[in-house]
Amino acid sequence: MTASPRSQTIATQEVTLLGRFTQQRAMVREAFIAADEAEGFVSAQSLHARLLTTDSPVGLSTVYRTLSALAEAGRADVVRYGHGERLFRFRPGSDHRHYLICTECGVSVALDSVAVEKGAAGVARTSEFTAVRHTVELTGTCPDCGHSAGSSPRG
Amino acid sequence: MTASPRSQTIATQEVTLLGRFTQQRAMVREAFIAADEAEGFVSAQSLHARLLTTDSPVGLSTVYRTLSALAEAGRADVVRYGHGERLFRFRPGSDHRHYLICTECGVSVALDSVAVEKGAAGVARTSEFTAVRHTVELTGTCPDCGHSAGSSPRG
DNA sequence: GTTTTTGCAAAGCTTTTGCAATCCG
DNA sequence: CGGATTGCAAAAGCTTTGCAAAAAC
Repeated sequence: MTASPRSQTIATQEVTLLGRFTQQRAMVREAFIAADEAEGFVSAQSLHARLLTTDSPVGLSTVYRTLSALAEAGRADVVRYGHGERLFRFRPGSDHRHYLICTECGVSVALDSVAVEKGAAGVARTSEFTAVRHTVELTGTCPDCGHSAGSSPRG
Repeated sequence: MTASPRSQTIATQEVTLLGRFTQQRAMVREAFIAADEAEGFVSAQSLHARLLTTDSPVGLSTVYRTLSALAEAGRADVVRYGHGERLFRFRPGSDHRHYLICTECGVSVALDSVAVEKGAAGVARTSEFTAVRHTVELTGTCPDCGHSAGSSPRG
């Protein structure tokens, strides 16, 4: 979980987009990607808690600011969960913008989003709205939780 | 804005679904429908403020509880706005579940949602998720605000 | 008369902000 | 060094809850 020199170099490419390169942002980014691979979406709070267990704790404000900056820069997808909580997920490329989230265990599946995109585009055309941004929040029960309804809740 | 005997009778049909019929729920429902026709989505707070101007003020908690109950009963659509704020809109029938909201003035347009529904259905089939519920939040700039970018912000 | 509902106030939650100390370049 | 960034703590925002009083059935 510690930032190796190599990952720092890689991180510079992306983190610098947000401003200066700092150790904290590198840590947040690394934990963010690790969380992405492990469980998909994470909240700023849980990411902060995760970072507290490392040897380089990062402040909660910094986590919030970094995640928001990443989202604004298009490097993270955001989704709402529960009452006002925001969940973030790292976005490697420029694709993948919609997810399907299991209500039971919280696992998230990235969608090709072609159908969704088409729907939104059609909506924009019909309604004459411009600059249409869409946030599609799909929730359901994943195959595992659906077959045997006794799964571990999301972390 | 006062509940007439007639509207009380009508209201009973729906409000009773939430439990007992009370004057407060009738007031909330009436103001809710009035707001729906006037400006589309409303927040619990603004609805409460609106009710305070009448001769029958209703507590904020009651507004929240009534709106949540209506949403749970399927008589209201919910959408997120800004950071954690929930906006409600009365749903007369069982259709209309998606809206396009203008970022500038807050006006909302109900969508036929056919394309969106199809997209979600396809998503559910492909991913093998079950009980897929989707909340599509589409925002953009409405024709009026798009043509002349000087419109009154939402109330 | 019993049960639900109301309403006020306080707590809850996540997120944002202010400002001095710190770190990057 | 100069300016951006951090972090703590406090504030902000909307929403929920506890409990006595009131209302509905």
